[in-house]
Amino acid sequence: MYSVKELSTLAGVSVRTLHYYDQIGLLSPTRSEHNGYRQYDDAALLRLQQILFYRELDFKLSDIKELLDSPAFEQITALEHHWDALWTRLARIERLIKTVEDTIQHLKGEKEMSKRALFQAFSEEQQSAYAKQAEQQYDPATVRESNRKWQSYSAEKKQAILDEGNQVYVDMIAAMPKGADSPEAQACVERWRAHMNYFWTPNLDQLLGLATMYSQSTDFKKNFDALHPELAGFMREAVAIYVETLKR
Amino acid sequence: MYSVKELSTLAGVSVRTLHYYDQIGLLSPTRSEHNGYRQYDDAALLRLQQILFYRELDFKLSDIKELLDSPAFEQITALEHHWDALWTRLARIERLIKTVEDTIQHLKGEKEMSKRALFQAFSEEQQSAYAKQAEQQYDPATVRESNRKWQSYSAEKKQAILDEGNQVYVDMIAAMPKGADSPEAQACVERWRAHMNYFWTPNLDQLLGLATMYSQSTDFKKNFDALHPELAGFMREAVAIYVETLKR
DNA sequence: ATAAACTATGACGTTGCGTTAAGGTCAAGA
DNA sequence: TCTTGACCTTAACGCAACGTCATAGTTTAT
Repeated sequence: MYSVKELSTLAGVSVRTLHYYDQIGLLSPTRSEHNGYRQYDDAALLRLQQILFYRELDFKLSDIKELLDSPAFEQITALEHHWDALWTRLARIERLIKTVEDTIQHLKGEKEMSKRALFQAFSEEQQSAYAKQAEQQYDPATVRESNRKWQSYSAEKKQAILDEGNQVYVDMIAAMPKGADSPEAQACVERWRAHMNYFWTPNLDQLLGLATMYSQSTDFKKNFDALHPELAGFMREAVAIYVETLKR
Repeated sequence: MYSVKELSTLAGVSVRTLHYYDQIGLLSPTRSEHNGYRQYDDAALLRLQQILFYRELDFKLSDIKELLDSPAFEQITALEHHWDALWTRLARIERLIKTVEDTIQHLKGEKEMSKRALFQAFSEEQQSAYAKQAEQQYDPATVRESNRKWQSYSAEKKQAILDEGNQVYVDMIAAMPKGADSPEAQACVERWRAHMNYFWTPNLDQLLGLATMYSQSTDFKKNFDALHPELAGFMREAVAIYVETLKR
């Protein structure tokens, strides 16, 4: 049996935290008959460590509470949702970094380009790593199928499909001021998803992977940049939100 | 002159938000003599848009308040600090994503290995591309200098230096449970930085770039993974924190 | 016995608003 | 003119996850 102080030093959290976890019913110790002091046993210690693990992963305490009282397969589902959410946050922060860089550049009036070029390289290196992760989600079989499907179309049909796609992108640009989570942008994502069916039928994870690839692979990105320099990043964010909301 | 409602729809924020900004002195409108209603002019609209821009970048409102009342060069400095902070957050989220992935795999009982092995080919194919990008990050002059410096050492000296480096990494692993911002980890970063002087003398940004490269380039990362599978990511996070604290 | 160290509960502060609530003001229609 | 409804005001609680006193009882060491 540990007292609050003992457990707190053991686990590296504050006494107040333990009080709070008791208060919200996340970690409820037994009480001493005699003086009402909290008493934690080894099971409590174990539970606390699980709590701290999920807390480190930025789970909300209320979610942790549910999690720990549910079977293992639900924990997996929760983790997968969390994975989506983290990617959404990642996409957002990436975009912020770029915007900050652009703004600094703007304020500095294009000075010190050499130094800038160096930073550019950093972020590109960064990007390729993400692209790799995105690609990991693809089954090579699907990719091959994608090509087959595409090549079965006639030249005119191909052109028509591409035009349709471009229309989606143009509308997406129009939706940019409204934000990636706006109904307009989300509707564009919906249309984009339908459009993708000409090539193959991606599931939600693959959809996110695709948007990621578009925004990261220099090959793809070139085309997007021609339409609008921030379209690719915006699309990825919008798709991330789309996927996250659809998944739950 | 706009009323609260008008400005709120114009800028796409809630009335409550405008009330709040008035309350904390971030955006103070004039008041009607007659009935005390808030009246915003065009200057207020402009200021609001600047506020929203920085808010989008996750600046705290108190910081925005200072920012908007300070000269342009201070805004640049603030943006640069924010840039560092965003990278820190990015590194953290990346690590979380990895941990979540590992945990899912663990819970699933390691079933995914075949798929993973499948993609091994992909990453090896891309290795050369990474290597190229990694080189591009550095000023060729620095790289050459680095080589000159390194090759001027004797064989024993080289070995001693490498051993010293490994010792830093081992200590870094020991510091991992304490967190990337712990004094232990930060001390390791300090030692690592000193160690790097055997090769070249990176400035703070280059230091961060180096850690990033170590964690992303498969070439480098292989070596780190051999010591500990999360060392590279941990190091990058620790270095990001190190750089951020030193810079301000 | 007394001080130091520990325990308890309660309550306010933090950030950026959302959300009622209770009540004034103003223009328009019956 | 009276009423309705849309707008305006301030005040105050709620949210997440605790940190930080404040006040008071308990245990332990000397």
